[in-house]
Amino acid sequence: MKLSQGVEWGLHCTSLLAQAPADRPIRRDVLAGHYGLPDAYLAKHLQALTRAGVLHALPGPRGGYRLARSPERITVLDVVEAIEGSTSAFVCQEIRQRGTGAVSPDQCSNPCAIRSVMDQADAAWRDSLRGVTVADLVDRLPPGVRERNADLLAAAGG
Amino acid sequence: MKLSQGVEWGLHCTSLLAQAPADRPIRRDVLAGHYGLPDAYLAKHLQALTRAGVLHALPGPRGGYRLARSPERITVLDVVEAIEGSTSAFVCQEIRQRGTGAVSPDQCSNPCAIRSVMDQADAAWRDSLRGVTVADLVDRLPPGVRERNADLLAAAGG
DNA sequence: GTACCGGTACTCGGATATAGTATGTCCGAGTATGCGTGG
DNA sequence: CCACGCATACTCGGACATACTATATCCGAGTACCGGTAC
Repeated sequence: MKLSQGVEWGLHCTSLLAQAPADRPIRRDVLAGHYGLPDAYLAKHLQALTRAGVLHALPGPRGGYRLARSPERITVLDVVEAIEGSTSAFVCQEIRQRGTGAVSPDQCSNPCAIRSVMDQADAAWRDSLRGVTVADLVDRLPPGVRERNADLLAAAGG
Repeated sequence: MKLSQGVEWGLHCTSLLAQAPADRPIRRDVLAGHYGLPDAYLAKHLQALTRAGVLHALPGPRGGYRLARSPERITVLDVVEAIEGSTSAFVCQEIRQRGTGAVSPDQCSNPCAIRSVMDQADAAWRDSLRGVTVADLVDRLPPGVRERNADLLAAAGG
């Protein structure tokens, strides 16, 4: 049930990348150092974000990561699903069709009520995350932080 | 991120208990047999439900499990939280206060935007589950199933 | 002076160990029953 | 005949192995840059 910590890492790194000039890739070790994270492991999650089309990775000198599109068009859900996967948290194993109380398959054309309820809750969760963008996250930063981050990124990229 | 399969087991067993006479405890092996589950492991989850006050366990001969209160007063969320725990799926590790980009603690009196968003989504998920009761689940069973279950439970208890 | 070419240093990407949690199983603690016994 | 006490069988509860996934790390593939060289 617990979400991977990579979700938090991914959201922070994505919103940090949104605070850098769009044409300036940020190296992975800069991102890791900014938040005190192990960059070798951070690589795995950034890689997932890249595969999902949220980030764009640029190899070689002057390489690094940048957002694949504008922060207004990246939702929190995009980041979460890139790292955690888009499959529902609840997986129905159809135990109603097993054991002595097994229900005949032709009575199971509709998904069972339990599955429906869990799927509906899952949809509510995803809808909530879909309603917030990375740009919103940046807007909600305490005053002064955005400017300081821009300076730090510029210094690191120097 | 994936929910334990025990959630499905717990919900099915709880709704099945709601279909039995309230004064008739159902043995664990009957529940396990009804759904084809390993009763030794099912014990663990039923135990969690008992500790959470959803079920009531009765030891000794003629013992078993029964609902601790009427099905109308048991929400799906009660069952889920009993098994999965009531802690939020997202745990904020406050990485914004670590690394070279560390934000000063006095600027962190408010929870960070990321945490707020995740907590809000979690609340939406829980609200959705809180809105459905075990009685609702029983009502949504296919026609005939409820009667058949009652018969099976009566035969097993006999 | 300019264009081409090769070496080099730097970046990310995937394959590889380790730890923590979910899964699965077992035996012991506790209780109502049923029988035997005494009044 | 009735009440009491005890042995018994049956139930759940918590301690003990195992499997899988999340965590953490390393080295190799690929790319842009920079200098040297030929024209």
